[in-house]
Amino acid sequence: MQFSTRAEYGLKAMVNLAEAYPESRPIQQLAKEERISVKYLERIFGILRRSELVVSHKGKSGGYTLAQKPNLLKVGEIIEALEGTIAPMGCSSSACSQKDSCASSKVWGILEKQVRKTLYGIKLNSLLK
Amino acid sequence: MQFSTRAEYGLKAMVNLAEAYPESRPIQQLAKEERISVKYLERIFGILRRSELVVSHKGKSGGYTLAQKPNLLKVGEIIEALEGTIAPMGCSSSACSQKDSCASSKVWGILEKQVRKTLYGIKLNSLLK
DNA sequence: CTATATCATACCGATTTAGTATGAGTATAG
DNA sequence: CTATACTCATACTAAATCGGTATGATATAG
Repeated sequence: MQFSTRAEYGLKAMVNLAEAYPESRPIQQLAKEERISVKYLERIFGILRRSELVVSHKGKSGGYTLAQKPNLLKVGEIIEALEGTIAPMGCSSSACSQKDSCASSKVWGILEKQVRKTLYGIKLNSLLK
Repeated sequence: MQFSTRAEYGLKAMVNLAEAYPESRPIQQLAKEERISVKYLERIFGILRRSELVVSHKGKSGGYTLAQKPNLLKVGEIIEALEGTIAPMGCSSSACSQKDSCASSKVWGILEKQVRKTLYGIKLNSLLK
């Protein structure tokens, strides 16, 4: 079970933005400070923006700002937006025809619930230095 | 965050073996009952055997048996063997140079601990029908 | 107007997934 | 003893995903 670096980079950058809150920061700066490819981080922030976790400001002296206060933003929201889902197996959340008869789907169900509980229990401000 | 079907198939087959315990069952039968490709399941059982979760019996009327009683076998062992690791990010368990300064690694650490606790808390016999 | 930003899209090489193909080795039923 | 039923190793494949790059359009502060 592995999250991709998308989640790692995105979370790092979000923590960085939380430190700047309510100021905004451009991708350039975030990428430099967190040692991430600028272009890749641009795409990651496309996802975060469309998920309304972040607000963009175009043009000179533009950049990104957290859409909410750091103490309201849950890490689970960020991870879920970046990874697409938190479910450890496709069958655990979506409609699986054998759901009832399948013993292992019980495991994925329990696990997803736990992971979700854990990640939604962590607020962004608790990660500040 | 997704486990592969390797984990799903392996777990299903292990539950099936738990039902047969202490009898053994050939791959053919397991694959048919769980609707999994025979050849693919063969390879999955190679992993399980090398991890000593399962014992093989060669030749005619051979097959696989659980290496331990179903109430001693933890789901976490099975998943970890099949997935290679339970860590949600490479940096959470292995040596990461920025481990202390990295805010997000804190999240992966907490999460891995939770997932491990959850999966090792489930015994195979609790999944029997 | 111009420099600095976001933002969309398409491309790339590498790796992983899920599965197949081939065939060797092994033990047992009959 | 032999045919058969099984394990088991290795190599291959198509498709998807990953991490990243390239190109260029669009918006805006100053």
